[in-house]
Amino acid sequence: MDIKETIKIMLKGVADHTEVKEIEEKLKKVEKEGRTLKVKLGLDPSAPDIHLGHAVVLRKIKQLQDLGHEVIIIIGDFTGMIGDPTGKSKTRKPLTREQVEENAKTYQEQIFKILDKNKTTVRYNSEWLNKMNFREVIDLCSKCTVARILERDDFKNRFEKNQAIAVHEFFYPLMQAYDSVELNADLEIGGTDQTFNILMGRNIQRDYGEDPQITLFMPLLEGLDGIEKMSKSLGNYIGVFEDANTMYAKVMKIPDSLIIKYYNLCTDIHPDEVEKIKKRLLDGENPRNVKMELAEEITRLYHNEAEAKNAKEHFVTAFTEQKAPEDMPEIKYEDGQNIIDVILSIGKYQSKADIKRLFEQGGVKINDEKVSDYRSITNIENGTVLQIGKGNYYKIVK
RNA sequence: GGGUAGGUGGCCGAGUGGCUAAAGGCGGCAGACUGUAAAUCUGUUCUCGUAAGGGUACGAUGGUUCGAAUCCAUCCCUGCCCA
Repeated sequence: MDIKETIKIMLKGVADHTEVKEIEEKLKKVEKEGRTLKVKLGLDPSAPDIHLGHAVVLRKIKQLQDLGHEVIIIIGDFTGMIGDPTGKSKTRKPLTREQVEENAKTYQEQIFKILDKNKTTVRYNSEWLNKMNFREVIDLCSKCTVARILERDDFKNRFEKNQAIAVHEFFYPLMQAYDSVELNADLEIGGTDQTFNILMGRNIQRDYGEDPQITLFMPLLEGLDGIEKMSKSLGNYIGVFEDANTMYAKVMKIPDSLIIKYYNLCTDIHPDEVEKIKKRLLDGENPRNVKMELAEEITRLYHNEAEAKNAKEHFVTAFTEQKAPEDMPEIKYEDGQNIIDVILSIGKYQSKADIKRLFEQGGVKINDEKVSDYRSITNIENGTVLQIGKGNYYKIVK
């Protein structure tokens, strides 16, 4: 494959990267050696639900894979037990062995929703990190100064704010860097939040006599709130495993200002097409329409054409027209059962008090009628439509 | 090791014996308005209970007291200064 073309595809949508000249050299070198790039992606198995934020990097990996390069996924099972301090204002709780293993397993299943399983190698970094003896650890530590580690934003902030940093947290970047040494990686990819860790890989590789990896940094994707990075713990995420209706509705919740960014990072729409869409927005088209197309496109990527169409219809009915859609989740009801218990069984609501509040505040409709006194509900007929909050419809089944 | 300041609900932060399930803010949820969103306004925000009321909860464990987030003791954890 032509090097220029490779670089063009490689750099599409990235936030930052190694100088093009160095990338060129790396590609030439690899070609000369008669092989392809060894692409490394490290994943921290602390959040076993892959969402569109993770998918940004995975999509880029997929593109490289399609160009024929070798992809190695590192499951950070060892590092996961320490907890990446990235973006954290506090020392993270380490995961237990069991949690890490469980998460790692789920992770793998999810990754292959995007990546090509046959062209991907999966490794666990405990493979080598577990075996290191203290001498080797000391050796690794000697390659990096405290000042360098403290350069890192999160450490610096915490240090300046007089917040605790435990020594073991310093090891995280070093361990991630050592992964690159172990693999002799040619390219590491990650979000911009991984800048420090990934660049550390270059330094450490050099110290261990390897040719430093080139780097690609993908922009971070803001979540539904439009401000914070998409993350499971903040609850502002769109999971790739969510059902089509939920996915569609969630995309519709993103702020208008993120529409183009989502087109760029979450879809495979050609940049020229994205430009056209941008123009439509500038020309004053209702962002809702554009967002609906976006929602359909994203839903299609993770489900299929038909499901995406259905999701759209579902959305129009449930939200725009405020009517009960055709396909509602069913909930079982037995005569005499308390409605609160029934709703609690959906699992979406916190507690009974929480549900009672919803009733009291007029958030619950039964057959399109607001019911504020849940005690008045004595008998529920088969097929009754229950609406809780905006757009959440359920069908009562006996 | 010595000194000193701290540890409060998802987060920040007030509270120094009863009026405290704990001010205020953020965030979340619901309602109005909308375009689905934002902005704005209103309500709400530990849990069990129809309610009355109960159960948990202010780092941990004991204690003082009719009564403790608040006082005492011991311990754990964190910041800062000194060594």
